[in-house]
Amino acid sequence: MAVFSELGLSFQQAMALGHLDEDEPLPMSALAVALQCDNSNVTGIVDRLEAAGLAERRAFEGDRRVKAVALTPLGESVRAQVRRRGGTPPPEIAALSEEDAATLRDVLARAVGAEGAALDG
Amino acid sequence: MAVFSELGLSFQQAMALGHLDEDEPLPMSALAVALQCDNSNVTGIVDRLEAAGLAERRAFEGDRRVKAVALTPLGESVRAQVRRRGGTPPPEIAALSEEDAATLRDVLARAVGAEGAALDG
DNA sequence: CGGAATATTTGATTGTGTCAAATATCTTCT
DNA sequence: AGAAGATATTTGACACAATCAAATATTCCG
Repeated sequence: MAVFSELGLSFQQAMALGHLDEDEPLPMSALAVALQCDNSNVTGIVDRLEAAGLAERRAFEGDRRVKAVALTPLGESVRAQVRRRGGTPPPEIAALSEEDAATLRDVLARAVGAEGAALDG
Repeated sequence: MAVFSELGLSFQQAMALGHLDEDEPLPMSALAVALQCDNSNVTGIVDRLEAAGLAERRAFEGDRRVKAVALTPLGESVRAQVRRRGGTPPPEIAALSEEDAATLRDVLARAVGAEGAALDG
């Protein structure tokens, strides 16, 4: 999480970034579902991403009520950094033997499935 | 975490409660260390616990600069509830087989040691 | 005594959470 | 078509917690 703030991002902003893309605008409400938070919350998060020049609101074809969010080129590059640097697990976990790590992945995969792939998508 | 809010507590308030006691007042700064947050932050957290009648500031013998926090009887009883109900793991974890659960405990114990005992203290 | 260190509080600012209400647009029904 | 209801987003008010700098009170050292 300290990794994110080095990039000037809050945790939620980094999570949002992880769900966004330059070419596939995502509706605000879809982002709210992804982030598991209130719609009115996404408004603020996207406001800040937009103010930072990382994302932009676009019109959504077919329904003028919805606004879709897409990354700017700058946003894409920051997202790449987040993925690169944010992929480092905390030291306690990183210190596990490869065998323990495999076991942990295994058990957690059984518990929560493939949902941990949010930032890898 | 929803468990806490049923009891009218925020996450940090519940954590603080877990480190406090009726008979052993804990200095504010010690609580800050335990919660891994800034001293000035503890002020607010304890303010709210105090406003809720769960804790109280006491003088600290031997150093009039420090204020120590102790639970009220009400605070003790709420802490007991937190421990009882907060002990329930999220459903994904609870659904693991006893074997998987044991493996998970094992690997995590190797990773983070006995630090998870904060609420059990 | 005087000055440095320490414990706590205060104040300003930020980000996020909740909830209710406002607005704009879509859909459906008659 | 027109009215009624559903849906998407925003706004506003409020609460909580995080950071940081500055203020205050007390202790400790020389």
